[in-house]
Amino acid sequence: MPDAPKTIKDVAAKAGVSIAAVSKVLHGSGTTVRVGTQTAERIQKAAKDLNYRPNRHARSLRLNRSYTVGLIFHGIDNLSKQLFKVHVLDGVHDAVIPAGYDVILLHDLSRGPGYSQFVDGDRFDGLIWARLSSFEQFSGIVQQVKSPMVALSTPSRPGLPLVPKLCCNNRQGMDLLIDHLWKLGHRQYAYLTESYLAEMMEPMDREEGFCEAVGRRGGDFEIVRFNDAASEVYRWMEQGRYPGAVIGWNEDTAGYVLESALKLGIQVPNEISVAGFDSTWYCDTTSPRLTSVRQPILQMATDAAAILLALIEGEAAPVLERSYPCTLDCRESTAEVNPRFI
Amino acid sequence: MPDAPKTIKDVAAKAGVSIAAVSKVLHGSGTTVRVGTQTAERIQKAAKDLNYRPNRHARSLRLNRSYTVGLIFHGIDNLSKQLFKVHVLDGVHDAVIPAGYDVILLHDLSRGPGYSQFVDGDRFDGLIWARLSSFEQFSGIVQQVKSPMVALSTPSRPGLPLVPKLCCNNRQGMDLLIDHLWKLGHRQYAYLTESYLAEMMEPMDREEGFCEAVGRRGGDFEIVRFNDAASEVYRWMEQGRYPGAVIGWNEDTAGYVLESALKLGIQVPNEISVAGFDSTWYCDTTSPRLTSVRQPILQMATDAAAILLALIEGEAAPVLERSYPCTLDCRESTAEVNPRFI
DNA sequence: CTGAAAGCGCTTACAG
DNA sequence: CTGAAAGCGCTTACAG
Repeated sequence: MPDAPKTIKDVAAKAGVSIAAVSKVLHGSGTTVRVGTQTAERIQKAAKDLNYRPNRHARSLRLNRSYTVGLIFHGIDNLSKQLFKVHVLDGVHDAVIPAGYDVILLHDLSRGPGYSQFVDGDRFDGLIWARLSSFEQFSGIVQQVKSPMVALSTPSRPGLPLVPKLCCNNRQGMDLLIDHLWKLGHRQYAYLTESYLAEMMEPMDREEGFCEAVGRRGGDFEIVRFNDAASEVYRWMEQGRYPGAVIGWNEDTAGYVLESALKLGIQVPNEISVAGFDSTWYCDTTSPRLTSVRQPILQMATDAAAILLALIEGEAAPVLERSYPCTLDCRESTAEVNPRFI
Repeated sequence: MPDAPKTIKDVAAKAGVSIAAVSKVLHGSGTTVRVGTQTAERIQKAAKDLNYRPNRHARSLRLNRSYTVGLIFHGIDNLSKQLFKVHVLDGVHDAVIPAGYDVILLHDLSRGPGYSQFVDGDRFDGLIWARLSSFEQFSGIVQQVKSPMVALSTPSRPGLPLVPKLCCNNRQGMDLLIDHLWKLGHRQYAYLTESYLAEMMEPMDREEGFCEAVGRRGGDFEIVRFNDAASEVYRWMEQGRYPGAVIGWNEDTAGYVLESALKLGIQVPNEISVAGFDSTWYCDTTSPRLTSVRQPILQMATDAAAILLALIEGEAAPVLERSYPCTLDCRESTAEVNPRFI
């Protein structure tokens, strides 16, 4: 720990000017303080010589800006097992770091002690809220949060607060998948989901999309809702009441099906077809490789961050809602229906 | 955006006391301001009624604390493909969030414009630096950085700065692996690494550990150094000059070998054995499942964070260096040597 | 073109 | 037991 950090005073002293001039030259935007070219140069040099960097907290206090963006998920424990979230983090980082902002990852404590920590105006200049839960939660948040926010992976719905919303087109994605399976002859489907998702808007859309896509074609389907898919899928598979096509609400859930099938000696895709949603690289590592609907996660995250930045800078929201088409990555876990399921 | 944020003044006014009293009651630690019980209660109540939360920047400026911890890796692009780093992030989060600190992920720009952003005393209360590069870099950083730091995944070496260092025992881990392979009859080994790792201390240890473990037993080995393993491993495999046992410096690199083998029709583990290092869940998703040395990543990260927190709080460093034993996860990618390699 | 001064919201010796 | 005041390092009207 060499010397005390340099302050604006040190620079002013060294350059023989007032601290106002220094401030103006180094960051000034307004037209309030005018400085001559030579003076400016002298100040620049002094700052450089002293290796001066302005105190972050002082600026923040004065300007009421934190240069920090919050990224909020429902859960952030065990991120390593949730590639979707890590991808979002990657995308947000990409967009936000070059602009000089930090990003802080937060847990969505909505069911807990309230939103206080997000609401604090001084902590974040803006918030990216991923996968908003209920209608009520959304409205509650918007009412309380003081800084700009954008909702990621949150579908648009009539009556929702006027916050920018970005979401992949879950219905279209599901339709793509069902179309694929239907052509392979599948008429019986199961959709595996978890109970905590019941009121989240994107998972709801996805589930409804599934029901519609199968229903419209005249197929049979059931919704299987687990409290903890990781530990319960195996037992469900073991009971043997699965249909010929099993779809996980996301790729992780579909992964549990694959693992269980392997343990139980159920052949995928010969006996049953399995598919998921998201299509990160995880789907390339399963055996068999997992067929999955793909959403453009990285793009969505980057866009969300860019929009948030614009809002922070005071621009009007460029878009209020954006829907991203999904594509289908056909891998190895889906095939023609086994005759036994017809 | 309802009303302006409440300040300490509002609370003082409502409670009919001075702001000094409020400050003391809400956060005061020293014995400087004494407050009566009833006054204290009145202040507490006022603060609660107003839903007061102190301004973060003002406190930070005054106390010269940021309540933020920096986590620095060599690269943070594409985190989703680097589970090791995500695990570290998970561990640091676990330890640091409950203590009221934020964590910010940073790119190690050591080869770039200097450490200025880390050096700024006001930005972080402490730094966790993962996988420090060269000896020189380490010393340079320590000289400049003003806040406490701990070095993660950095082995201890004579002459290194007196910063707490946590590292898995790479040599012991490698020995475990080679022992396993040796017993399976393997006498010829390749170690795949990347050139940017050449001066990082942990990768160096790991590589040396490999050389020693094989050398001591009298085996043959070669070091294969890629610029970009992701794109170059396949070609190397294609040339067919691989030995019977191929070890990646980490699990990702070993994963490339597995993928390449699959494409080239090389049977693992019948024709060659493949192994890696780290042993995250990734190793359970490859086919065949990847044998790997395991390091207790989460524990190490949690410990690093706890030590850093202690340093920040002004305690003396509880340990200066800690070495964590590795274990071996034998999965499916290693087997008896193919006679052709004898 | 330039500087003196107020103030962002807090904490902490200091004086009563 | 309590409060007035200084000051953390900045920025920005305001006056010259």
